Amino acid sequence: MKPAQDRRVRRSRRALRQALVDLVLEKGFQPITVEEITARADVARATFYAHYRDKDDLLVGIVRDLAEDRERLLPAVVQAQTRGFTGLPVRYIFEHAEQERDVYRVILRGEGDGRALREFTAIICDRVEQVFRERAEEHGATPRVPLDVVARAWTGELVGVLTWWVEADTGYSATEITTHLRDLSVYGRVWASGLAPADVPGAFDAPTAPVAGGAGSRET
Amino acid sequence: MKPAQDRRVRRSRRALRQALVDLVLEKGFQPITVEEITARADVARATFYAHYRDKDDLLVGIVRDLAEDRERLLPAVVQAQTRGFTGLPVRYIFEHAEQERDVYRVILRGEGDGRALREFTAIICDRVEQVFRERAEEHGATPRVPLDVVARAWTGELVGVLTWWVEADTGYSATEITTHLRDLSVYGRVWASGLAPADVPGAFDAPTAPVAGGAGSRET
DNA sequence: CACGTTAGTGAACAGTGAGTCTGGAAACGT
DNA sequence: ACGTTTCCAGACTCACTGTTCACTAACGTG
Repeated sequence: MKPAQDRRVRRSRRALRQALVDLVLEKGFQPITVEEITARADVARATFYAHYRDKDDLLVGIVRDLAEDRERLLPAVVQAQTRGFTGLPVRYIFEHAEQERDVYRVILRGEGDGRALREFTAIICDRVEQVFRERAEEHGATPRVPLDVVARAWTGELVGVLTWWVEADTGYSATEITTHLRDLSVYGRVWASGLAPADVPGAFDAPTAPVAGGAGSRET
Repeated sequence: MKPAQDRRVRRSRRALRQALVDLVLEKGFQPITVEEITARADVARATFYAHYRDKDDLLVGIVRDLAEDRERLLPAVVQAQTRGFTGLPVRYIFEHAEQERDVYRVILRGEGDGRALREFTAIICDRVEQVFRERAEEHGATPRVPLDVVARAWTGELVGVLTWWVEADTGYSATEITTHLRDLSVYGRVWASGLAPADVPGAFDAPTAPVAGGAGSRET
């Protein structure tokens, strides 16, 4: 399903996808009918079924398109920038989300049956964990918190902030948000909120020992 | 809609909610019909519409029930435990999720039209931000990262990890997960993964500048 | 425990959207 | 200019939705 040489096919699919994105932003995914989509796309209803099984199938197609687009442009960006504080080009993701804001909104809202969002999250989480492992190995570091937990946490943070950022008018630029996330990553939430560890109940203990029972505690 | 004195009402609603949860875990939300729900609940179809507008309405009802339940039991827990490292009884949330695992799964999967999950997230996020503000004020601290960003990030982290935890068999207990999240909060992700700040591109600047001046902007 | 009230029942109803199928017209790549 | 592929318009079945109604059963209360 990649070449799609015929111009008519390209036209029809593009129109249908755009129509769905528009409609979702207008009224949410669920109440949309196939007929509405085809009407908006100016395409016969029978044509829809020639390309997609149903609404959800169309949505999944959109997610894949987006991921493809992101991956396609990525190598060039990675050349130009450093790989970033977690090894993922975080700022690039925010910039991409800025460009394709409508599509990101549709996905991050969890429209449809939720598959789209789950797939999106999974793509990010897998890469994050992989990068954390590589980097830990590279520096011979012993994780103090299991890396699967770290990866999930960081993915949740990224997706959560991204969702909020594309949805609300936060007033922060992509660069600002990225900087904040970097600070949170490196220095922790307590520092970020302006407190000292001693201000926080439960934080009196020295940092817990490394998971695998390695080196002792470090300065905070 | 809170007292529901009549026993018949309680019975019907409980049966319907339980039926929906079961069915969602079996086959996902979308393909479920109202008739299936009522059949499973052993209730007439007309009765369903006497209580709920549609499937989604029923799902939202479940979310509210859950939040109510959580809040109801909370005060007792707060007496017994410290308020936790972010002011929210994080461990209690994980314990509650352990008890009500099925319901948490249904919600966190983002089933339905997504309202359920959005509402769940919103409830948490509001409280988190409120707590952060209170605590900052209490200690006269100046946030180094805007508190709305911190709140979103922490909520995303919590919800992300919670989702993973109730879904997969992670092998971590509620207490362990809570400890890890505390460490991440207090000491940051870089420390948690066993690295030193100097190992991480973009983390060379000392963390000094408060929000107003913008933290040192560095490439990511 | 008998009362009036309220909820549940089962069946029927019209309406809507899903998904499939047709033959003929139009656009395509070569 | 040609054979092939896609698009179109409409018709059709079917399943599910959401509402209604008269009847019956269960309820809380005094």
